This record gives sequence, C-alpha cells and structure tokens, in this order.
Amino acid sequence: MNRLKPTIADVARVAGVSPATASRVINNAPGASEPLRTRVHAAVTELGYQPNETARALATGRQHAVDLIAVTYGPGIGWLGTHPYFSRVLAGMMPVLEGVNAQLRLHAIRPETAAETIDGIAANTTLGAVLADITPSLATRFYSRCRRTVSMVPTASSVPAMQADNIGGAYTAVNQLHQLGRRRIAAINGPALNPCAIDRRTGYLRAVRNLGLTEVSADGGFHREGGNHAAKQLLEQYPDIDAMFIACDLMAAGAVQAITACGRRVPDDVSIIGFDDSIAAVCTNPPLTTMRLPVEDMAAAATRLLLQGNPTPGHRQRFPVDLVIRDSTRH
Amino acid sequence: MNRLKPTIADVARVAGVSPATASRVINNAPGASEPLRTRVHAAVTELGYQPNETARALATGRQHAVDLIAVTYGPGIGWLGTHPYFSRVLAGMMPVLEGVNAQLRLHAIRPETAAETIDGIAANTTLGAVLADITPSLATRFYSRCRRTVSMVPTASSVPAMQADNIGGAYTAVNQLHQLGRRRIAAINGPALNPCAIDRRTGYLRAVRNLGLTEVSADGGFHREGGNHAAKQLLEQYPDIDAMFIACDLMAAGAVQAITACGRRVPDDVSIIGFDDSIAAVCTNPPLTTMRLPVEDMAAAATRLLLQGNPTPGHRQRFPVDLVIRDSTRH
DNA sequence: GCTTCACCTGAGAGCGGTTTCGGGCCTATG
DNA sequence: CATAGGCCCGAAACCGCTCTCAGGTGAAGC
Repeated sequence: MNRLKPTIADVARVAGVSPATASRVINNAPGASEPLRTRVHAAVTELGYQPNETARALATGRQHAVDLIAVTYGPGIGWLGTHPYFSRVLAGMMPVLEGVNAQLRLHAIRPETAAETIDGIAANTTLGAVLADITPSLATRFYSRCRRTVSMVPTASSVPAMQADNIGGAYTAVNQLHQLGRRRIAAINGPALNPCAIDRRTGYLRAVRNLGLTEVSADGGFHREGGNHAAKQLLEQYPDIDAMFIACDLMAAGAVQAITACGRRVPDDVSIIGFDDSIAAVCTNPPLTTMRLPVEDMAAAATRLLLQGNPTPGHRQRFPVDLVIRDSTRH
Repeated sequence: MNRLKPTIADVARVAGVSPATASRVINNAPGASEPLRTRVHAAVTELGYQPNETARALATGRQHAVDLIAVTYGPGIGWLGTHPYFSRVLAGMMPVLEGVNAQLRLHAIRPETAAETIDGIAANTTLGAVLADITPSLATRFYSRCRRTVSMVPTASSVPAMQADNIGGAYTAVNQLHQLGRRRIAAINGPALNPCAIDRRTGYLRAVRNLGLTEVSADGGFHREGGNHAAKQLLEQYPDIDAMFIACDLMAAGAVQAITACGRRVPDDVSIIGFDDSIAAVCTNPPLTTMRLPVEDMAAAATRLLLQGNPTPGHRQRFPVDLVIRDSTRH
C-alpha cells in the first residue's frame, strides 16, 4: 500500500520479465515473444499501470506537446481567453492533435517579460510551437531558438507562417462598400502594433486613396468596448459617415450598438463590414457582413506542419480572405 | 557546434564546479558561496543555458502544469474552442498560473474514448486538473485516480467543486419574466446530459410550476444554431409565447435572430433572459439580460485551490448567479 | 556434428536534472 | 592544542523509462 504508482519495474517483476521487455511490449515494439507479451499485458492490467509520460519524454528526447503562444497586448492577461480569435485557433488545433495523442500547452505572455519567457518556452518545445499573436521581432527571436515554429500572423520572412491576405481583404471590403454607393467610409482599426491590424489598415488606406475618398479612422484596440467607443466618437465627429470598415467583428459588434444607440440604422444609414467571421459576426443583430479569415483551417494547417517535422525556413501557406455577405450591408 | 543544447553539466564544467553546485545556484538554494554563484551565473549567460523542464520534472517528481479537461458532447471536438464558456475558463485560469510559471495543458475528450483517455491524464497530472465540462460519473472516476482535482460543474458530492447556483439562477430568471407581466414563458434547454443544463432546466420547471404556468420548452444543444432553431420551432408551435428563458447566451443570440426574423420584436413582443453573461450577451442587439455566471472567478478559484495543494474531499466553494439587466427585458 | 544466423531476452548505460551524504576546511570553544 | 561544530562542496544515487548491446537459444545450412 506504500507504493503510490506502479512503475515499469513493478510490471516487469509481476510479469517475471526484465524492464526492457516490459517496455517493448508496452510500446508494442518488435522483439518480444507472444507468451511474454500476454504476461506483461496481464501485469499491466493487474497493477493498473500507466506509463509516466515525463520519464518517457526524458528518455526519448521527444515529447508529445505543441505550444500555443500569444503575447497579450490587451488589458491583462485574460485577453487570450476572451477574444474569439483564440478560441478559433484552439478549435483548429485540437482535432489534429487529438489522435496523435499530443497535448496542447497554452502560454499567454505579457509584453514586459516576453523576451525571457519566450526563451524558456523555446528551450522546452517538443513537437513545436504555434505563434498565435506576436510581434515580428519576438517571432524572429523565438524562431532563432526553435526551428519547429509556425506563425499565424505576418512576421519576418524567414519564420514559417500561415498567411492570409489581410491587406487584400480590407481592400475588398472598402470596395464593396463603395459599390453599394457609400462614399464616406470610416475605419476602426486594431492595435497599432499588431501585425494583422497593420495590414488591414494598410488595405483600407490603399482602397480609400484609390477610390479618391478621404481617410476617416479611429482605434478600437480589437475589443468590443473599443469598437463601441470608436464608433461613437467617429459619428460625433463626422456625422456624414455612411459606412464603416471595422478590423474585427468584436469591435464591429460594439460599433453596431453605438450606431443604433445614436438613432441610426444598420444597414440603412450605415453599412458595416467586419473582419474575421468570428462568433461575434453571427451573434449581432443584424448579423455582420464580414471578411472571413479561415482561422481554424490556418491553425489546423500550422499544427499539421509541425507534426510533419521541421518546416522549411520561409515556408508560406496562403489562405483566402473571402467576403461573407450578411445583413449589415443589405439595404 | 555539435552539442545542441547546453546541459547543466556544461554549465558546471565552464564554471569549474560540480553539477550539484550548479543546480543549487540555478535554483538559488542555500549551500553555495557567493564567488561560485557568480561564476555559475556567468557560465549560464555565456552558454545561454535553459534548464530542461522535463528532466527537472522527473527528478523532483512534481511538474508545473495544470490540466484543463472537457468532454465534448457537441459536434466534433472543436466545440471546446468554440464555446465562449471555455474561453472564460481560460481567461480565469491564465492570470493565476502566470507568475507561478506553470503551464496550462488542454484536453478535449470525445465521449467514446473518454474513460481510457481520462485515466491516462490522471496518471500524469502534476499540479492538478480542472474539470471544465464532464459527466458526474467520469468526474468520479477521474477523482478516484487523482485527488488534485476540482470540478467546474455539478458532480458527485466527494469531488471538490466550484458551485454556482444554476437552479436558483434559472428560478430567478423565470420569476423576473413573470414580474414583467409575462405569462407564457418558454425555455430553451441545453444538452440533456449536461449537468449545468439539467440544473437550469430544473430551476425553470420549479419556477413555472410554482407560478402556476405551463411548461413550454425545446432543446437547443448549447449552441447558437440550436437556439435559433428551437426558438423558431417554439414560436410556430406556440404563437402566444411572450418570454423566453434560454439556458445560455449563445443560444439566446440565435433565438433573438429567429424572433426578429419572425417579425416580432425583442423585448416588446418577447422578453429574453439568457444565462452565462458571456460575450454573446453583449454582442447581440439588443444586448441580453442574463444570469451572470462568474466563470472567470470560479476558474481562478479552482486553479488557486489546486496550487494550494490537495483540496479536501467534498470541498465546495459557492458563487452567486446574479441577474444582469440589459435591453432584452426592457420595455 | 558444427557453424551460421535469426530471434529473444536482459543487463546496463544513459536522458538531464535534484538531492542525499560524507569529506574537507575553518572557526569557536574548552 | 585538541575537539566540536558549521559551512561548502562534490561524488553518486536516483527519478522512470528507453534502447543499445551482448549473450543465449534454437533452427537452418553445410
């Protein structure tokens, strides 16, 4: 009653074989006769033996875990759990991890201590790491310490990455609004340092200039309250706004509320196009027209890439950003 | 150039000390003189040494990880990433884990293989496990194999758990609708096997019977589409419905869309009270009145409990479920 | 009948740390 | 001056498992 958990040595003793043989049959590796196999299996079930994954990992050098890393720029570290984007990343990764019985380790990192934290993670990655949200410089640093890395966001050219056309998506969105006859198209942007936000803003600016319109924008920080506040402010300052391109659906949800609170209607008075096609897009009323980012697909592809082995430097996999039309642009 | 990663032996050699001493200073344990400490530190920075956490875990027996476990009854395993509830659990856990440099391991389990999978996890838990969504029988099984466990959902009385008054919350919600003058109050329920869903349904039934109303309900499976479909169906079948109690906000978001699609208004024609106070509640238009479940607080408390050591059997920590009034019940 | 070879099997050396234990040195005490 | 007692430090065992390597056995081949 004193031994807490049976080890492989216990199994071996009970089965009357050596630990080496026990190990072989437990991992059903070749080199063990059938009679011994059955004896070992019997011992395993008798003792309720469960291999210690830590010891196994140390002995084999590999370990079955992939790390998901996000640097959280929002208020507090809880941000990672709060934004629908991360949920979708998880939703994409879990199915491919399940089945290879790998586990998923989450790391939310605050910017102040990011550098050291990242080094520590890089030193202990096993199957590899998915960078869900990170600055290019930190991504590069991480990659220099661990080759089994793939980024979900725009980054330095050497770091393997999943690439979605954020610029093009934003460009498309603005043009779509223009085609609907809108001429005063405002933008609500994400955080100034966020690579995706930067690209979406670039696309907006490009389109606006191309169409001969003037830029009108505010920062919404990629969260709902920010979107709400930004929309309110924009409407006060520029009452003639008739459309908004909003860099993520969560902000768009907040914006829709601000717009209706001001007594205007979506889409009749103000057309809205969001970005992401996250859960927020379908929960709003009216549901949002949005630029769909195939986050789950990207996360799944990233994970599969890691499972296959070392991604080649500069590896890129492109994903479309498609317009999904819902009620926020119908009138 | 051939050694991939420096080990503690390398550090010791460079510093001219024994591995034992190197270990002592790296863990800043007592028993090392100041001059040696500085030499070791110098060697560490020179080599860029990062301790191997796996080896460390094996040697110490403990490991700094807590496991988050969810049995996914929804369509596919991605469900875990998809539902706002889990995001909130993560949001609650991460801040308390950060700082004790523990990592968070995610396990989404499908019911068919749940039993074996759970045993494997239980054998390898270190700091402990948080059960985010699980049946009572599986929770009991897990707890019998690992005492460092705390459940987020109602379960057998022995398993330590965070407890929110789901029954009372549902009861309150229905009474609130009744006070607003509503007399035909329908319910949209969660999955029949889900412990939280069961409690919420119980509360609804209790209130309805107590008020002398008749039960009208449908199953919405805890997802938006289900809520949408259930609401549509209920309105067709019982056109006189003037209020709905909906067992989670995500379903409520779907229901609001169904109701407005039928040409009725929220809250003028149909009042809505959701449950959770998740992101879905604030993204809808109008924003939802809901019964707030303090999921982040519960998850944080659960994690802290694990960090403190073995929770005592039957440990309970109660959390209030409060009414949050928003526009879906204002008229 | 003896060698060759294939196939099992177990001893033992790691994997990269931590931790016990004992020895050496130095200072305080009698 | 001898002894006791502290404090550092390093040798070595150990955590639980994997995997190489060598030995042993039996069958096949000459």
